[in-house]
Amino acid sequence: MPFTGGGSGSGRSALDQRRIIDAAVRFIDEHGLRMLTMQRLGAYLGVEGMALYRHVPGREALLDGVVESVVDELFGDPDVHLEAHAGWVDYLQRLAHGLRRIALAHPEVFPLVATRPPAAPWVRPPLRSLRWIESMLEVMTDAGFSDENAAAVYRAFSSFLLGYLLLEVSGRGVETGPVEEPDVTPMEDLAGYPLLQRLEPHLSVDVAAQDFEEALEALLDRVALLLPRRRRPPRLTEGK
Amino acid sequence: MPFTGGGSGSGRSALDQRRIIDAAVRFIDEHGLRMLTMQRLGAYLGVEGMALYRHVPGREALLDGVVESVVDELFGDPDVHLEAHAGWVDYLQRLAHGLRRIALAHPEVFPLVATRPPAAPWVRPPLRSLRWIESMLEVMTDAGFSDENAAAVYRAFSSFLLGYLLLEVSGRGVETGPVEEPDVTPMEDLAGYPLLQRLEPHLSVDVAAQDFEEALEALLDRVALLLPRRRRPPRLTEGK
DNA sequence: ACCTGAACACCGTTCAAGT
DNA sequence: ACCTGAACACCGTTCAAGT
Repeated sequence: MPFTGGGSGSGRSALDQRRIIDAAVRFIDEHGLRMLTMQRLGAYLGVEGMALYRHVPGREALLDGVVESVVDELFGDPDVHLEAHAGWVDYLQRLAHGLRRIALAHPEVFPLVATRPPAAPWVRPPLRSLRWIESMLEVMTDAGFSDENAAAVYRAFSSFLLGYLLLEVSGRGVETGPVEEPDVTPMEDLAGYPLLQRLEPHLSVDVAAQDFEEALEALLDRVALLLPRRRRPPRLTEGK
Repeated sequence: MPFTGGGSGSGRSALDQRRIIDAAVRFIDEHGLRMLTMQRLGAYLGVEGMALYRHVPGREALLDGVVESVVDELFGDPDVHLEAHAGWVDYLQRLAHGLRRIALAHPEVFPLVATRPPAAPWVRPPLRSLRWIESMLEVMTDAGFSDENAAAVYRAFSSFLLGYLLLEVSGRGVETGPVEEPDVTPMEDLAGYPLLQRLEPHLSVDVAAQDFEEALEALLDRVALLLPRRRRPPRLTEGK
């Protein structure tokens, strides 16, 4: 029975929605999304699997809860602390770095964030916490961005984070387990791509952190141009 | 039996890998990824489902084939025609527009492109056709970019396309079918987000095409700065 | 050579029954 | 009130059997 052992120190006490979602996040972190099954998650919690349906509408809703929960970690991150920001540039930088930390902390969960169907059908759903979006729109409009530009910034910023972090996170977790992830048989042959071979060291090198800083700064510069008739805000000293 | 009727004019003749992958792409376009099942795909091809295993290693490998096939549509697109490009800027613009057309033509397939596990473990796998990556690296190095910068451009460009197109494509296909997509019960309430409500018209407005042009141009400007000691290439006239 | 029937181990989900 | 056993309809996959 390889999927037991839910909480480190937590009591073996009653199930509820919070505990189930938290367990699902830890389960995915440990075993990967493809291993998450209602019955296995039940076993992980010391319970029989169908018991979960008493607290959660079903598997799809559970996954939505997982995404929401992980994205909402932002609001508990002391290095983010969005309420006490020093201007919109600082706010967006904290947000970006906080979300990057989350993506790196939950690399198996993050692709789920990108691909779940939308919660509110009319809001393009990238980094899906409505709380997160609301907070960002508030800061941007308070900073003087028009409603239209605030929405445009939201789209640009979240598509940047989505693409960048998805790219960075994929290809991690190579050593997830002993023989798990059963090595899908590829249908194509990898030979015959000389430049891929020659540039291999540059493609696999891990310059992700620096790439991220540079791309983020370029985006913020671009956003600043939307602000009506003000000098570009002074460049901040490097965030942590 | 709602999942029959494979090819418009194609003969009902022998199965092979190509025909199966093409059918899978069309099936996903029509019914969505979540409906794709070996047995339903079999029925779609007028065959019994287990028959597919004679030509395809399994479901996972089939999905890899679907991704590869869709991304490789680029090489058949006459508006792309990457072999006859006029410099790297033109090449990247054609590539970007071609990939956007593909994403919009196969909105149900595109998220798969973003989330399949890597083919070659050392190449960060965004827009996964190795043929595509090889071609791009060749153009960039021929244009004078160092190996290191060519790899950096590949990462920046593909993460841009990944994030942007994933965002644009999600939230399409609302009317996929009559009562399909059984309206997952959300666990949270949508009320209490005043700015989301106020900016709703700006968030749902479809300015995607123009956004895309602007973000692409900004990225290309940024890439041009990597090219050693040359003036920025002249701005091209608006691509189609 | 290629497809099918039957079978296996496993899914998500429901619900009457236990405690 | 909360969990379990049994059941249902459906998965992916294998393989001996049909044609």
